[in-house]
Amino acid sequence: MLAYYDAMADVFKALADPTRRLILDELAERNEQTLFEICGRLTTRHSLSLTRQAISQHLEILEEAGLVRTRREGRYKFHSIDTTPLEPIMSRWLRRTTTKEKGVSE
Amino acid sequence: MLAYYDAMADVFKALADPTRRLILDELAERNEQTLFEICGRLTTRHSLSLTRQAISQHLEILEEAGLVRTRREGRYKFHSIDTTPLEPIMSRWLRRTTTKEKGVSE
DNA sequence: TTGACATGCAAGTAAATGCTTGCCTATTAT
DNA sequence: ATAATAGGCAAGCATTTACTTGCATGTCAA
Repeated sequence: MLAYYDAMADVFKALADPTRRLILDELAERNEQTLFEICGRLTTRHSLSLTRQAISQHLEILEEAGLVRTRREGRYKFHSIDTTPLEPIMSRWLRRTTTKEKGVSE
Repeated sequence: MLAYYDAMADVFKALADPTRRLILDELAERNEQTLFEICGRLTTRHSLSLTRQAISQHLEILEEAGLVRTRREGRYKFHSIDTTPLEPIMSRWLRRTTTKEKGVSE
């Protein structure tokens, strides 16, 4: 049905879910967290009761979108936020026409 | 299940759909378009074949998110883009900790 | 090696989402 | 008044999405 390609599709889809935005909030505050750490902090600090697998799936989506980077170390996997995919969002819809006509009427 | 409130939820949901992002692209290029004009341009310029109602529903979602503003004039309703709800997106996840530790390893 | 811990894989389910179809209202032109 | 135009409302359907449950893999300590 869609005959075009949108490079930012994964990023927008990843940001669409409130739990994933919460995860990004957590990582923005402290990077290098494991899956269990993230689960714990979401539960205790945000009263969010989700299974480990649910969080794991969210992290996978965030990682595919490039918003989360991971580093493996033994049996641990550390997650960190990467905000670079967010940068093109703003510039995409910044006015290409004159600023003068920004107001809707007149 | 979600015990918190996210003020930007509507904006992110609105941006999650590729057709709605295309509509914003169109309005960023030319404001003050009617529903029929938007339908026409999506069809001719983007090979997107959706019904008028589908586009109308997308515009409603965009308007509720504050990303589109409308002005009624007789039987016409003109749509324009409003990028102000996008601004908090960037600042939300900008590092609150030191910039030094942005790299994942070391 | 055995058990505990951290994570991964996959099928199933309930709810949300995008889209269509059909009908209705309001404004303008003839 | 009548018809055409621009838009609105709402039910129905198919796909997607988030989440759970159950089991499997890999790493580390005793």
